[in-house]
Amino acid sequence: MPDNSQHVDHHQHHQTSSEFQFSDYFMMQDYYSFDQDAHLASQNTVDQYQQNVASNITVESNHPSATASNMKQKSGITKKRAVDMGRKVAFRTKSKLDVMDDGYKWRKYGKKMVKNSPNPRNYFKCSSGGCHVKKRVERDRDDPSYVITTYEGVHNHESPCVVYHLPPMMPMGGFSLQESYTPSSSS
DNA sequence: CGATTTTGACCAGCGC
DNA sequence: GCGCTGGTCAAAATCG
Repeated sequence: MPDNSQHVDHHQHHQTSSEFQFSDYFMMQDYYSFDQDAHLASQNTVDQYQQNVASNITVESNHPSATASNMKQKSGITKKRAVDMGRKVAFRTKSKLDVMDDGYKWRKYGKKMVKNSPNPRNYFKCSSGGCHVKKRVERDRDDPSYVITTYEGVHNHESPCVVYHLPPMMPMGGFSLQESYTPSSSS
């Protein structure tokens, strides 16, 4: 809000949005806890743009075979729909800004104050049609310098700013990302 | 003018 | 059954 000069050229800096790439890998496991702890900044302060990322990543996903039975074992179990919420990705990033532009357009639809944190929690939704991805942004209550961004769902459309790889060149040499022998693939 | 943000109210699930 | 917390929606307000 302040005369931040310009929020323009958000991604124009095309800083290696490394953390975002992960998301693609996440939604395939049950529960991922990334503790890379990349506390490389410390003294850097640096520009708010160079916020360090990938400090802590937590991914929750519905088990492909376990159906329901979330982490809430207890005796009652179940309770929640077997497919309540599939992929849930939580990122812990160190940034002064509340939200970072990941290339998608988000529409804020709610703000709530959680008891465990003096900081409010923001709820975002993908403004793209057909894309019902939800994003939740909350500040760490212990380290206000950290923000916890939780993505829920998966984008079914490319980012509005498609400026990524996808070139016909794949210097992998050796392996192919796709299965060579796909038995009756789709069908 | 349209899209988006903002704030409050409403609702659902869980605990007791 | 009531209360609490968390999550979502909706109307109004604002920005571009």
